[in-house]
Amino acid sequence: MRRNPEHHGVFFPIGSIHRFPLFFFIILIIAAQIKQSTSFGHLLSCSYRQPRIFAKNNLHFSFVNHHYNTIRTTDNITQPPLNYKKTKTIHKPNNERPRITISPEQVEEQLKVALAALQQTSRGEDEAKLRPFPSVRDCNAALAAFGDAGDLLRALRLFGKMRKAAAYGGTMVPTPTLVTYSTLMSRAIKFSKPLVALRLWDLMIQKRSPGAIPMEDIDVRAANIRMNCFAKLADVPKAQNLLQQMITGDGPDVPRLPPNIVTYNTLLHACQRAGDLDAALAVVRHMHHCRPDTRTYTSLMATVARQKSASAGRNDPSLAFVLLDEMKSRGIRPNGITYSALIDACGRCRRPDLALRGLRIMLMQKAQEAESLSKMKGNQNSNKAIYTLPDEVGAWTAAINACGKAGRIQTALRLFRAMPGFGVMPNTITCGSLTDSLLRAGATAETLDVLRYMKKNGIVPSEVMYTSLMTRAERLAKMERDGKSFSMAAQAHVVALDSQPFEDQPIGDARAIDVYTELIKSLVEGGRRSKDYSPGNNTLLAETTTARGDDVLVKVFLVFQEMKTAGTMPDLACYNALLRACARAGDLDHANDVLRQMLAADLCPNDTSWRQLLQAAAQQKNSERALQAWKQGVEYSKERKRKRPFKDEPNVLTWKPSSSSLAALLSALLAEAKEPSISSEKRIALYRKVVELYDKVLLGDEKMGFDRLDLNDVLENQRVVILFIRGMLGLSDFEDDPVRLESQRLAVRSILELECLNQRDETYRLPWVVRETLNKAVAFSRAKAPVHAKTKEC
DNA sequence: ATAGGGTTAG
Repeated sequence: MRRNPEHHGVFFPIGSIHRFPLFFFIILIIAAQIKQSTSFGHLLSCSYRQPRIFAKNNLHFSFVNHHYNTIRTTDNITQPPLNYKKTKTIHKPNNERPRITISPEQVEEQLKVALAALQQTSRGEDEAKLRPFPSVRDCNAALAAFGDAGDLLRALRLFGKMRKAAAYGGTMVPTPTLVTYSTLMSRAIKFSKPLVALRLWDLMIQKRSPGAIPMEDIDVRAANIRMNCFAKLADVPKAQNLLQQMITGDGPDVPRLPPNIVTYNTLLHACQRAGDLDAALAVVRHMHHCRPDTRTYTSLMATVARQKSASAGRNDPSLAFVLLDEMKSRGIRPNGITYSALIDACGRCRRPDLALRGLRIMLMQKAQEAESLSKMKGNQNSNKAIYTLPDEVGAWTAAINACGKAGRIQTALRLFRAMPGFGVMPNTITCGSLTDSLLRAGATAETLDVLRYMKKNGIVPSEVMYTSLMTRAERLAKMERDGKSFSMAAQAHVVALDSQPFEDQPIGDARAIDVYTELIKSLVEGGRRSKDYSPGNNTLLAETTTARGDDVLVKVFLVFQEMKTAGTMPDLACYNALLRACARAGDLDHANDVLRQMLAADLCPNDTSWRQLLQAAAQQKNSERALQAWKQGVEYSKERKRKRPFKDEPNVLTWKPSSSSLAALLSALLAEAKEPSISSEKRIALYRKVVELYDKVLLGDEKMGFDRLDLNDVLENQRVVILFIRGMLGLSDFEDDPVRLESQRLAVRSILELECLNQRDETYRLPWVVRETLNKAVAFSRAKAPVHAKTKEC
């Protein structure tokens, strides 16, 4: 696709993209960036504990390497072949008559009719009514088609009919085959429903179920699909167990199936999802007969530095660079995704300098390959297209993200503007990552630029971006309230450029993006010129201006509304962002409304969702509704349990409240208790409730769902513990009974001994309020006489 | 042309 040269005026001010000097110029820029960084030398001097994890395998693979097709460049560096495209077995156009294609819908209809007819005849009706069934192949193709379209339910319904038909038996019936199950399971995984895939597996091997597959018929591909389920679930033990079963053949799930490179790569993917580098390295050590490929190394690199704590090398991306060198030396060619994983590992370690180093290495590889390619082609210089690696955009995106999230937004922007000059166009993720970084840094003018770029290039914002916009919108408003205002001059400039009429633009996504533009603009200007929209331009905005102009919540809802209008399905994170906005505003009614919408959309609220409800109540200082929300959360899961059998329930079937959620509940109670307007009876009742909850938490009270709390987690949560202490201290002020007072004293004393209150950390000082509470608590716990006098003394 | 694996934004 050709790009409009006009764009360069806004986004690529450096110049025309096809000129070679630009290429050079960018390299210089990036080189300068890297040189600037003081910590650059660190990597070279640093060697990882296991610098050559493949050492054992190298001996073996030297034979393989011998046959590996390589190109020698002038630099005497071994290069992999440039024609990287998978050599696929090409089916020669056979002489047989072409099969008549039948659409998935037709298959569906034909199967329905044939099944109905079969059911009728089996009840003793006329056999002449029988209709022909579609072939298994056609059914499988239809399943694949529905699955690819994301309509899993439709595919599953079709599959159900196949099973029903199979129950009647007969040769003309499309009985599910291994391919049927494989097709369905792969589609379920593709749409992140690994649990559905696993249930299909159970159905597949269930004896006496119609269309079951005998265990010995299961092949490596099917086993790999099962492995992929565990990968998506980040379940390393189960994945390892499956591998073991495949090797030994004595397990309950699969027959003996020699694992292949796909099996190992999928297992490595499981390790990546779990962030378990040690497990990943162990897998590689046990890959005997399989030569690792690009994907092997890519997964490994993506596992580096995923966990924040634990053993050595965890916060250090150097292993990823070691792996890169190693794969190159073995003639395995890194691609854009490999570099993306490498660069992202640097980003995770907060090392934008190393991320840029990774990008530069990629550019060097690119230049080398381009050169050898042009030499191969000889003097055919007509090819104007810029040479790129496959999937290069991911590497740029990761680099932009690494810089942006580290606060180096100027560098991030420079990379963004430079990429087209390297023949790589930004995508939704590139733009979404960048705008999130920009908004985080308060750079609204630049954000608008990116939004305009997206509009011009037809890049549709994803649900991730909407969530980011909603989340950041609040932060921007907060910054505005705090007086950390943005450069209004810059704003005026951009806004002037952008004020084109809507009328002559196509309706659809392009129009939607204008609203976001206006939205951000209105956020920045919010409060100052609150009712300055011209109603003719946009009815949606005009309607909402009847609300208070500086109402952040309205704006967040507006983004949400716009997202739905644009046809993007909000996901759990979107709803949670919305709930968060409600919580901040203390708008419990809207929060409940959002919750209803979530449930209507068949999304399962998670801990964050429930916590937002609690926090909304806390913000309102409304203990009643906080307790009500808690109970609602605890009881919700019960309804969920017996729902449709083929819906993939999210990871949590029941709400497992986190300690932070408990903190939200407690702070709602204590917030109301502190209200001066309430009666002292009410106050006592509230403090008593907190103390009562403490006991119930310790006992794991089932009615409150406290049995699902992780007690260790609760007692390690400083905030929770402090809140409990506050409740006890509050109650002690009203307590006259010496026996009960003494037991409270005991409780406070035992809490004070908890580790989370006794950390001797020089770098972290407790907030003043916390220290004050602690001082009071210490005084109370030591006091023998009535507390009132003592505390007032202090 | 009916089935398998890698990366990046909230």
